Formats: sequence, C-alpha cells, structure tokens
Amino acid sequence: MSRIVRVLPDQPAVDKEFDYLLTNEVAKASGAVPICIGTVVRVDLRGRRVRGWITALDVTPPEGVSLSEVKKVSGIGPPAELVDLANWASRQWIGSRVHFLRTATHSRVVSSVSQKPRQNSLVVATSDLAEEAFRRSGAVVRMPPTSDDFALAIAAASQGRALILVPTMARAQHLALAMKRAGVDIALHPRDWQGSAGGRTTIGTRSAAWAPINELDAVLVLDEHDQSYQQEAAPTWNARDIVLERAKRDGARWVIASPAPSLEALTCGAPLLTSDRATERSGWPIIDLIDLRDEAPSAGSWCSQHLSRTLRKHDRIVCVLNRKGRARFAYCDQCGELARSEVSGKALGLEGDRLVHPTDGDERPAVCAECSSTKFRRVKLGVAGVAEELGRLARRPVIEVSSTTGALPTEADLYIGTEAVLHRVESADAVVFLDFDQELLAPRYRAAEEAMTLLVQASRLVGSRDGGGRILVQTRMPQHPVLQAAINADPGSLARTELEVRRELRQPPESHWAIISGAAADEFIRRVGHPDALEILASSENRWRVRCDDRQHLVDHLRGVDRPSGRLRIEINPLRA
DNA sequence: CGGACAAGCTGA
DNA sequence: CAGCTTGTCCGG
Repeated sequence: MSRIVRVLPDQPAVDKEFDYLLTNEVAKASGAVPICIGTVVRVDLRGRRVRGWITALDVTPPEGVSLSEVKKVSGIGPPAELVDLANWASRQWIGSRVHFLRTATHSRVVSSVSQKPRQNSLVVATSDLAEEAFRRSGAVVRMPPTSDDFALAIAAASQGRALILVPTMARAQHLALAMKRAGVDIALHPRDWQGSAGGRTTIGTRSAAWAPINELDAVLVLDEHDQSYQQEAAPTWNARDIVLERAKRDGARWVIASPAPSLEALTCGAPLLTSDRATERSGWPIIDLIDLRDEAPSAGSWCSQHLSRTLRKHDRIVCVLNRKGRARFAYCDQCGELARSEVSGKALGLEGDRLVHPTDGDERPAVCAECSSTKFRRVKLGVAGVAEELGRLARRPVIEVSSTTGALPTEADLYIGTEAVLHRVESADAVVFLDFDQELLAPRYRAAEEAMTLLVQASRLVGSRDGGGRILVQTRMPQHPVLQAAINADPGSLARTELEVRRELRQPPESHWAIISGAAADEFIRRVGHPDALEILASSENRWRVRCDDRQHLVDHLRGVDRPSGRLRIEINPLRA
C-alpha cells in the first residue's frame, strides 16, 4: 500500500507543489519520523534530487501526470501549523513559501523529538507591570532602557508554552542562562530545535518566530523597536508580526515590550502599559544636549567645550560618529579652494601632508593650487580623522572600534566608532554622539525612530541617572522631537509627533508601500495597471513605489499580478526605502 | 534553480 | 545548414 503526497520542493524559484508516490517501504525506512504535513523528504524534480516538504497527504493528482516516487523521508519538519503560517506569511510579504519553510526547518536532520514537557519549578520574581501585562490577552509594554526584562520573561514562562524573542543571540544566551537558574526549562533556538518541539519555553532571535511550538500559551517580544526583527532583504517579514499572528491563531497571550515601541506596535490596537512617570524617568540617564551653534567655530567644528571637559572628567568614554574612514574632501584654510586632482578634477582627501584620492591612486603634496598655502581643513571628519584629533585633545590613547575589531583591550577607556561601538562596549561612564544631526537628518522615513534606538542603546551602556549615567549629544537641532523625548524620558511624545508626520506624508504604518525593483520591475508595473486604490510612483531606473492605505488590499492586488520572467524584488514596508 | 528545447545568429 | 548562443518554459 502506498499513498500520494503533495510536496513543495526547496527551490524558491519554483515555489510550486508537485504530487509524488510515497511507497510503504520508503515510509517505513524513515524510522521514527512520522509522515505528516511538514515532514522533510527528498524527491526528484526534473532529474535533480531536491529537498522538499510534505504539504498535503492523500491527494488526488491531476489527470495525466505520471508520478515519481518520494526517494527518501529525511526528517521531522515544521509542524503543520507552521506550514500554514508560511502560506499566510508568503501572502503578507509576497514572498515564496520556501523562504519561510526554510526558516521553520532545523538546519540539521531531525529524526526524533522527545515529548516530555518537564515541569517548570519557578522561583517567582515578577514585577507588577509584568504580571499586569500578561493578565491581558495582548499588550504593549513600555519600560525604560535600564529596566530589567527578566520579570517579563518569567511572567511569560509561567503562562505555559512560551516563545520569547530578543534582538541578538548574545542576549538570548544571557536570558536563557538567567531563566535556567530560576528553574525554567529553556530551549535556545535554533540549537535546541527539538526542545522547542517538545514544548519547552523557547528563547531566540528573529528566526525563532518560526520555532516549532504547538499551541503556544504566551508570546513575548523584548526590545521590539530593534530593527533586527525585520528581514532586510525581500521578503521583508517582521518577527513581531509573525508571532502576533501565531498568538492570535493559538489564542496565546502576548506582550510586546520596548523602551520605545515602534509605531507599528503602538497602532496595533492593544493597550499600552507604562510605569508611572517618575519610574520611567529614573530608568533613563541624564542626556546633555550641546548646541553646536553656540560653539566658537575656531574651536574645531566637531568638539564642543563641554566635550573637552567631559574628556578630562570621565574615565570610560564611548564616542559615536556614524561616518566611516576619513572624509574625502578637504579645502584650503587660506582661500577656501577645494582640493582637487590636476589630472581628473576629482576631489581629494587629506592624509597627513598629502592630498590623495581614495581609489584612483591620485596623490600630490598638500599645496593649494590657488594660493600655495599648505594648510588644509577636512570638510567633514570620519571616524579615523576624529580619532586622531580626539587622542591629541584627551592626551590618552583612543581605541577605534568597528564590528570587525577583534577583542577590545581592557586597559583602554576611550573608544570611538560608528554605532557598532555601542554593541561592542558593555559599559561606560559617558557616551558621546559627536554629530547626532547625521542620524536625525538621515534620508530614511524611520530616521527618528532609529535615532531614538541609538539613545536607548547608549542608555544601557551608561545606566540610569541615579548611577550617574550620562549621554552627551552634539547637535544643531536641540528642539528635535527625538532629543526632547529623550531628555524628558518620554518616548510617547516622540511617537505622537512621528505618527502625525507619517500620516501627513502617508508613510508606514499609516500607509503601506511596496517597493518593486529589478530588471522585470517595469513590466510588472505595466501589468499592475492603474487600479483605483493604488498609487504608483516611479522612484528610479527599474524601481517603483506602490502605495496604498490598506495593506491587505495592496498585497492582495500585487499577488494577483502575473509575474513576468526576469529578476523582480518586492519589498513590503522595508526599513529603508 | 537549472535542464530542455526552440528560435535566432554566424560562417563556410 | 550545422553549430553555437540566447531566451523562454517548466518541473509530478
């Protein structure tokens, strides 16, 4: 006796199901692996042996096709519920189901799952806010940056089968350890995929939104504002949206927590819970705004008086400047002439006493072509240039930190880097943003939220105001809502003004965007036509923006369009657009 | 994706 | 018109 199963091959470009014959022999040879929806198999597809997932059992194949046999039952795959969730996600983000099923499948073959849900022996240490949050069916919780997430995690675990998301693997490991010590049986995703399948409380990052847990009781997303929850490349799915859908389907309680919840979270319809003003305020550090417009220009455009004093006063200081390398432009200090190559006419940068082009190899001594002066100024400094001058001013060594820098020297205490430095250094007496306007004015619709995120990260390095935590922000726009919200420890005020702006400019989440790009984009847009509710804007060569106030309408319409051949990328509400 | 097959191009 | 390239189609 054999059965006919429907299989989705693991080929994103195919994204189509085919029927195969599953013989008794092959099914038996799988051992403990049950034949069910989600089971991983190997099949032949046009002469190639590929992996695939069973998506339906005992189907009636279309007339006139000769079935090939399933060649092997490889292992346990995502539960049927997640196969269905992958269908949902592929509609929501117009992506292939394969993409989501890959995320929902363990990287190694899984041949058995032990179903022994161990009893949690909780050492209950939970706060009022955490308990209150999980009394609701769903809630957004705003807690200041230096507050502890542990109580929330414990509250989630005490609901039963819980799924807890954090932005980074390091935090997942840290939280898992703490919870194990408190007596909670934890599965760290994806390493302990089987543990999740066995019903343990699961902690992981974005991909853990697809952890194989059936019948969830609780979902918790920590630091929901973090951008790492959203996939950058298409399909631009967001782990928050995936787990909220899971909670809805399973009837689980859910909590989204963050010091500065995203506008998406704040507008999802759930109640917002916050601590009282005094408590929230005490969980933020002191933030000093330094108005660069008040500084004498001769003092050097990037270093304020206040900063010079800080460099002397504090021990451990982290400086953030979001520009890499050295600035490319230099101008004559005497006559203001821009340094340019005599050969190509391109702008040259200043490297010591020579003017060089970063890539052409063009180089000459730093002598002005107009007035023969040898004194040049950089137009804007990058990390490398500032590090040099910072060291001179502070009279101590400066460590340049990037995401690729190896182990940090422990004896040093003055760091500079792009925002990556905030991830690499664990604590500091002060964090200095040398040019915060760069963040505030970044040409991205989420620039304000992202700037707020940097202040949250910095707050964690320096600690609360009671402990003397301090952040210095050099800016020319101290009235900016981000900075006002931060100094008042009131992220809600930023959310209100931001939401107004998004509504005005019809940006997400008030309206919804699909960015269509790739060689086939023009043809795709031609096929979209001119439906009423969709607004179509050409953005650049082979790049279009389709806008609609109703997200479901947008994705449903675009999914109905016959996809032309050729490269095509569809991004729904991407982070940068 | 990647093989199959068809339609187009080139050179003797 | 063989031999090759380029493009489109489709998989059970």
